[in-house]
Amino acid sequence: MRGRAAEELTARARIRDAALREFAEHGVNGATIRGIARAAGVSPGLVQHHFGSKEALRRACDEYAVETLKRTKLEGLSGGLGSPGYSAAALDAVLPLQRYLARALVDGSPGAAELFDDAVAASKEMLGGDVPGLSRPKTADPHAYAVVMTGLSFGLTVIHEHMSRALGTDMLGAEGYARMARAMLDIITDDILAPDLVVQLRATLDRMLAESTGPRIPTSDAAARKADSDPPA
Amino acid sequence: MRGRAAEELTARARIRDAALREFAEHGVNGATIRGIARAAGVSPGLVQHHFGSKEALRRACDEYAVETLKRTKLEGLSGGLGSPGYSAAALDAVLPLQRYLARALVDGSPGAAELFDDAVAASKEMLGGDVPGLSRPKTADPHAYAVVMTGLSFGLTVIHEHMSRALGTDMLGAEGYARMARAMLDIITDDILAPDLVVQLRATLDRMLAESTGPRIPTSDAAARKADSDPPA
DNA sequence: TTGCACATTGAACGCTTGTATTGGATAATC
DNA sequence: GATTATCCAATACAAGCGTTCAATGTGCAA
Repeated sequence: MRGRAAEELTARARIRDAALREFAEHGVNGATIRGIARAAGVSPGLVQHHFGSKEALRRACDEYAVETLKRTKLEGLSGGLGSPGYSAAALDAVLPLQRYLARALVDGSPGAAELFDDAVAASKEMLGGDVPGLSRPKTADPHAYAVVMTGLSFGLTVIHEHMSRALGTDMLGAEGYARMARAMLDIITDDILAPDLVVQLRATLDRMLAESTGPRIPTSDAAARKADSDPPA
Repeated sequence: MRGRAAEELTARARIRDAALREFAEHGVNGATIRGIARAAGVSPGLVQHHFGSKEALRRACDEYAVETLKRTKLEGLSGGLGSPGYSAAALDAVLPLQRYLARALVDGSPGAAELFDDAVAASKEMLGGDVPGLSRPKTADPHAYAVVMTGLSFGLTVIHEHMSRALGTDMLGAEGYARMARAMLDIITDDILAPDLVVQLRATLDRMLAESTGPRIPTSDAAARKADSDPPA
């Protein structure tokens, strides 16, 4: 049962892998059981036999992707975009799952949403805690800070197709990933915005927030207090 | 023909608007002509009559969205996330289109890809030119810099559903948008990464790039030269 | 060998889809 | 006022979908 060669997997696993690929490429609605069966080299009936229904197959893919990604993230460094913890081997294993996740995030899968929320919580904890090399961000809205931080990372993955096209390299590969991470590092590190423009923008946004929300999400302290009162995990 | 009230549009426009909504919500494959017709309050046959086929309807939505978004972007400030040029009125008009675009980016529409590439070119031009308040970024790979910059913005829009859930506010609304933009501003402005960590990360990424690409995308100068040789528009 | 449980297949069914067609209502034109 | 064009609804139909099911192949215990 263990140590099988990559091409001698059980039919169930082959179907799951094919489904991950087909779901990632065509979306949940676009992928068909017949197409998945063809990609897995089995008959459509066998897919039904092993997973019962298309929705159950999707759930199985979801659970597998979530579990594997969580485990891989734990094994590597828990850092964000520029983490050196991605060994090439782990990257290969995770790659198809990330493609699937990218689609699932848009197609509305529960697993993808869970993964996103977990990442927000992890980001929040990391930003709030004392991580070496990371200073606590100065922000009036730590929650939004963590959400945006996570969203930036996930969002890039979701549009990896366009990123790859514009970059000329597959973003979900070692080279493209490194190139993107370095640019990301440049963006975070450099201060491209002039200080006076920053204060002007911030004033505009604060005014927008004051206008649209009334007392709900005030400009400075209350927002921070509210975010701090949220459960950190 | 002109000055019609919002609810007295021609049937063709009503169908198009409904299609934009349905495509945005269920994806291109998930949306059905019957569903679009129901949403527009017309018969399915009328959709066929006006647009010929589902694919043609999609193309019409694409063109309309691209043209309207381009025009709106031109009217407002050509800036990125924190631009104060988004008046509330323009925002309302653009909102459904952005939802559609978010889906179209993943479903693989030509218009969305065009919009993305245009944004990359615009970002590149802006970063390379002399925009007041914007300093030219210090990066070895200006092209990747512009691509990532654009991808960050587009990616956030694509996962707006998850952003809104995590934020507790609709991201594609005035309040959520402002809250997100402010957090984005905090992220770009603050230097959360310690300088020594930055150089370490950069060294790791440079090594990854040197390993994976060989002489194609070197660490420093050649990449910059290559990117500069690309057409700026 | 026999019996049995499981893996696997391929055909069939019901349903929804996109599309084509027919026909009627309404308004403009002569 | 008849005719024509345009707008619209309803129906019909072929294709593809997820799903079901009976039949066949396969490996293991008795």
